[in-house]
Amino acid sequence: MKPRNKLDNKISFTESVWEATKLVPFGFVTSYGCLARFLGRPGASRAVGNALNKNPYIGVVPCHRVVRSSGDIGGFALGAKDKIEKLKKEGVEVRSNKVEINKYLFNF
DNA sequence: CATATGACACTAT
DNA sequence: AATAGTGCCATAT
Repeated sequence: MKPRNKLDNKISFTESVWEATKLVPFGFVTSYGCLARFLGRPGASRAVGNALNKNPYIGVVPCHRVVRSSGDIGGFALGAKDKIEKLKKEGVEVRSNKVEINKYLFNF
C-alpha cells in the first residue's frame, strides 16, 4: 500500500514485494500467490505481479524466481525467454515452459 | 470518487 | 492437459 503521508515510513506494498523476493535463494522459485500470503495479503497475487513488473531494480531483485502456482513461467519485463534462461542457469529445470513447482519451491 | 489494468489463482469443463 | 470464466487487489488514470 502506498504511504499516505510524509511520516509514514513503512515501505509500500510494492516495495515489500521487492524485499520479499530478495529472500528467494539461488536455484529456488516461489509463486505470486506464495509471496502474497507471506506478505499477509493472501488474495493479492495479481497485485504482486504488478509490483514486480514495475521493479526498477532488475539485477538486484531476482524477480525471475517468481513463477505461477501452476508451474507456468509467468511474465517477465524483459521477456519470458530471458526468464527461462535465467532459471536454467540456476539449475532450475524448465520443460515445456513449466517448472516443477513442488520440487523447486522455496518455503518462506 | 469511479473505472480500468494486469508478470495471478482457483474452479469447472 | 488445456481452456474459459470468475474473483481478487494494489495502482494508475
